[in-house]
Amino acid sequence: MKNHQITIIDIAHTLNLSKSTVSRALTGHPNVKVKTRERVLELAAELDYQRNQLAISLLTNRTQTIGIMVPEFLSSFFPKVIIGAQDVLAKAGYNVVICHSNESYETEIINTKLLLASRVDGILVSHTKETRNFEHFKTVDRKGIPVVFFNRIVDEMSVSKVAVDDYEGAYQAVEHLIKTGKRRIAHLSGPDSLQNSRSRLNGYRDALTNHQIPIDPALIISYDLTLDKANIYVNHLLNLPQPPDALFAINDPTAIEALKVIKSRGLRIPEDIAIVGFSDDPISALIEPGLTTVSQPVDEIGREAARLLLNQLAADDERPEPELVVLPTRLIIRGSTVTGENPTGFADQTSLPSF
Amino acid sequence: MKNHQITIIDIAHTLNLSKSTVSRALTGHPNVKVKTRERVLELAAELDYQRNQLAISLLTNRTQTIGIMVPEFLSSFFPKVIIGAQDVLAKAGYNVVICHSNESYETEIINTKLLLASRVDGILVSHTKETRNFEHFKTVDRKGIPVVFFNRIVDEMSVSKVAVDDYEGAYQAVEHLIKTGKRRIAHLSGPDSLQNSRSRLNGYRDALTNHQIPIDPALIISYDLTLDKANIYVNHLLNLPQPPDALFAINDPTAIEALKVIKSRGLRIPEDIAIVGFSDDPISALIEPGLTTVSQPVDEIGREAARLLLNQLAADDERPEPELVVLPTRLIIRGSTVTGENPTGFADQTSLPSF
DNA sequence: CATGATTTTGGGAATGTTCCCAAAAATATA
DNA sequence: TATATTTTTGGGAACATTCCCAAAATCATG
Repeated sequence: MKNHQITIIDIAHTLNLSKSTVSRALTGHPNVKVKTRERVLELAAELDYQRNQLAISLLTNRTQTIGIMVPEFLSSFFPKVIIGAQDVLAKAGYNVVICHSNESYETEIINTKLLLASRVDGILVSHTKETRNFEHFKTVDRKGIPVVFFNRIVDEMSVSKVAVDDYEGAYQAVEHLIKTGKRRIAHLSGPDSLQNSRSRLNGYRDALTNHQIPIDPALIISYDLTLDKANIYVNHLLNLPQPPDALFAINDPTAIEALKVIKSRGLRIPEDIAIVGFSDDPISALIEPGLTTVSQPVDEIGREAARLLLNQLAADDERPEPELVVLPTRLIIRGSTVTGENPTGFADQTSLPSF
Repeated sequence: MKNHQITIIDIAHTLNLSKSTVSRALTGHPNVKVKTRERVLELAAELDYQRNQLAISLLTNRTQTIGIMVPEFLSSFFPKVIIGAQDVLAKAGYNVVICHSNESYETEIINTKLLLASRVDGILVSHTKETRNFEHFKTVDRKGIPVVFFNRIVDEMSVSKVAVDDYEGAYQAVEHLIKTGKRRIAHLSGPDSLQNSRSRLNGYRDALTNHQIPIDPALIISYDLTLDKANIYVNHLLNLPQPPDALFAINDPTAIEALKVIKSRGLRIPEDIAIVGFSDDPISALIEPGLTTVSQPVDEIGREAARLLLNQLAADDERPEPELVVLPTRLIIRGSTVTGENPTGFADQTSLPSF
């Protein structure tokens, strides 16, 4: 008696109807007498009846729920992606369950099983930096539940993916530094396990090579994206016998950490050392100097990933062809690489041409 | 046939057992022959069996899932709260579904129904700025599903709540401005619908009154928290015949927007006009000058809210007494109110005494 | 080798809903 | 009024699982 939720049968009993009729009335089935439907709807509203989605999902084997798993939650990137995806999915009648793996491989596996147990209809994933074995995602795929990767994508799985043109973004960033006269350009790279980290490194390399600048391995540091380590590595770079005159960082938080270190050592930005980040975090336009960065269409990444997932769900045939979407990046030039006009990022910088 | 998930019955058939025995083996019931249990577990692992949580939830009427609804997602505040809550809830064996109402009353109602339909065991809420009617939450409460409010709390409902001491935080912030010699202190306040907005306004008022500074209604502007409007109101304040010499903003994004406007008009901060925010957003330590702000224990708000919810869920008796937790705030002094040492926020400022 | 005790297994109900098919009621037609 | 047709309603099965109770199998004891 206590804590009993109103069911279709409760309504049926009080109205002297069968559960079938009540069900029909509530779902809008045509074969119900108008008067009956009214009585049912009225009582349902009065009792605050809420259909039990669990029972329906059990019956139909579809939960109308999508799981989104992200490795972290504190930078603005993933929340924005989630908002974009959620918007598209909600319009298609899907709910969203958000998991965060906290950059932990173990947690990622647990979350995957959880999503599987709660029978989500599909999963959007950006995997952790620790993930090198993708067996848990392959299991999901094998069960016929579509998986779409975004941002951090996986070469070895044949599923839909959304990425930005990391290579091109990095290439343009480094080329920009070269054109401002920099020659010893360091790269604070991400872990080798991340595909986008590798692509950005390749873009960095090729930009240098194509401009006849030798690659100095001492200037390339790959790290695990924890900011305290970034601090250490930046200091290390600055202490080199031949310190760099520019730094291309894997992402904006890293670049901002570098900027703090460099300022605290009394070096001038960009004269002594220029900095470029990646992602155009909102914070990057507010700090001083404004951070030059490679912006990516964050919201659109989420929307596109959701669309690809819906494509997989909508398809009638067994297993539709996976799609790969690569979105463009755009270099945003601010005071951390160029002096003069707009040294702070405070004024909005919508479309400065890369010179 | 296609897309069929492995069930307990599939396992039972292949092993010539009954579903009961398989169920017992999988759930760790003692009355199963060791050999049998081994056979079952082996086959389950081989087939990637995942228990169907839907069926269990339907049976037990408990989903082990908590819904968290927040009004927005882009500032760092709510993601941090969610992480805190999720940590506590996960350790207690609960899953988390995150909804964001996007500051829309309509969306909030839809989300509430959705959470009800998916039979969450409890709900953590920070309501939208539009919400003035709480009937949808009262319905949840009436159904015996515990609701806990955090950050934006509701006086008219007798449920557990977590807040910070908004009054005291605001009082200290304004008192700090007065002690630095400011006299015309403006307040860019939030909408009257939010309890914390009202408390901060009261703190502001009382601080002025207790220091024999008359309250000038022209210096108090209540707005809807959309940043473009903040821009307009700050300009309005600066254009007054007697412009303010300090500004206390309802939150850090508002304060930062104000800071941008003030800097772009060539005024000096804090000499011409000092600024104080609320929340200590990570960005506030990075901008120039660093933003003086009232910090709140964001992570702890989430953890505490989760704990209060677990208290409600754990209780055996009908309806345990609701609890109210008020967490302390702390004034963080940076360059936007004080010149001299540490004018930028770049160095970490852990415990500067308020003088 | 019976008999009783214990361990192990199987069968059915229950959870809340939808859908199909049949039954009943209402309506139309002769 | 009787029959045919349509509209409306009711009764089950199905979904995957757990739990209770009974049945079967195993074991121990005299």
